Amino acid sequence: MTQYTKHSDVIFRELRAAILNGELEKGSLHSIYELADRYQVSRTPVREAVVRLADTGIVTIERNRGFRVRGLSAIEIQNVFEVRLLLEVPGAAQAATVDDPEYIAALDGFLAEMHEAVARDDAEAFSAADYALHDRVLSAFGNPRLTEYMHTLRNFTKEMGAVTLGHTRTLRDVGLEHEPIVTAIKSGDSAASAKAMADHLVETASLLIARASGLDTEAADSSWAEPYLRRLNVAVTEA
Amino acid sequence: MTQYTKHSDVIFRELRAAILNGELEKGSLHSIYELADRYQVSRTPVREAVVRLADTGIVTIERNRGFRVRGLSAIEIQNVFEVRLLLEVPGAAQAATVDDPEYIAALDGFLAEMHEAVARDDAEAFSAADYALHDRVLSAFGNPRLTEYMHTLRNFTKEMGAVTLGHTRTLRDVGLEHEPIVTAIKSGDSAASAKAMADHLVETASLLIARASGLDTEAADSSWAEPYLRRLNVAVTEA
DNA sequence: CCGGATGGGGTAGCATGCTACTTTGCGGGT
DNA sequence: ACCCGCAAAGTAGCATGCTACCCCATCCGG
Repeated sequence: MTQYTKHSDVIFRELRAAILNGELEKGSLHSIYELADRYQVSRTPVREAVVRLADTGIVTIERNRGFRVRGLSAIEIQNVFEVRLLLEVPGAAQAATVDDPEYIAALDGFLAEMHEAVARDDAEAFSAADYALHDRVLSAFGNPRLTEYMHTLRNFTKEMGAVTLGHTRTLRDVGLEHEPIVTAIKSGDSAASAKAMADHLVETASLLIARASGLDTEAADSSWAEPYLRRLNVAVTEA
Repeated sequence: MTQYTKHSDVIFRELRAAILNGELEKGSLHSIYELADRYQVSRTPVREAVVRLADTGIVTIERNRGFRVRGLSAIEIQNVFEVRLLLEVPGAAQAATVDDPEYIAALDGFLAEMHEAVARDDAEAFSAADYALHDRVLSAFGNPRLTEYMHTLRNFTKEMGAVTLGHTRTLRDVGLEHEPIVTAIKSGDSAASAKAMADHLVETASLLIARASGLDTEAADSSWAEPYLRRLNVAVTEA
């Protein structure tokens, strides 16, 4: 009857969202009891969710004390994007070697969805299309573990990104950044594809990092990415 | 008093080991009750461990049925090593740019430990040194999230690797494969370092894959790695 | 006035009861 | 003989009791 979702999963997601958007202040200490009350469920599913969050590093459990929200510091956001660079830049290069018309069509489709979302000013739909596009690009490797891990990494910044959008970049700006990636993939130019993906990730990351540091977005710095870009044989763009 | 380890964590590790070394047959279905009885604890910590294992993809939970051991098929082992290539090959290249004497000394130290372990025929110590060496190499990026994720990936094959050692390669063989990596890092040659790491990973993976496929190790095939090596700008070695 | 013991409040972690659901096998109707 | 429904067994998942433990404040001895 009740096609119900597991409480544990719901709480896992809600908790993650609450932490990422700042509702649960970072550095703060909470108890399982407190959240069980907040979400009106028993302690068991809450505990399960917290343990899983601890596995991903977003909270730390302090025995007999509670769990502490670690949040995402600037350096941790940077770390996430560094890993994404290592995975998604080669992924984009690989995507350029695919010449299945359906694959290309799908990429164009997601791009179209992003434009539609921009027209409707629908951040939710935009995010979904953005997500799908990145997922499809990385899927060129045909490695489910890889794409699934990327999902985990993206979830860290998802809520945060949604908040940031309105402040720093318009949907249109972000949408435009995806164009060169798809263009390069379509033309089969692996190097250009890698470069475009790298630029997009570095741009996004730098703004999130600046924001997490409490800096003006004008102060966005991208020098952190240089070692990674070098190892990926991607030209370093001058600021 | 009792500096006790959490039951949940112990079971998490024991369960993972039992699955990876084949004690829990892959594809088999088990219940929380069964394992709670087996490990002489209550269902709660067992369930917690199983949920965490499900998060890493090693088992799948089937509601009101139990959980199914997914084990590691040949293709999944391959997928794990594909991700490791994407992360550790650039890692090795980066390591070659480090010119801190202590860093170099540590690498040499781990190599020495491996040799000692070979002399004592101590597989446990060998594995630990191997682990530490890879960890140290990747730490050149200074990205804790990256190194921690690598730990997760390594744990998938750790038990399996230990079993394989005696069958396919001697400790000495594996130890020797690490020499060129450290040599290249010491000489500051990023390209050679990347190549050596790639060779080592491909060799290890190919043997594990052949074994998981039930093939003779002579039939080990490494063609699966080609797209990845290409994207990493590493020369493809002819078989 | 200061330091160390001590007790109370609060917590994670484990054990266990309980419910809803899924599967399977058996029996009765056709 | 075959199918359909139904009941019984078994399970995940949630709720809740219980214990050992940690932190902190307060109190007592110096």
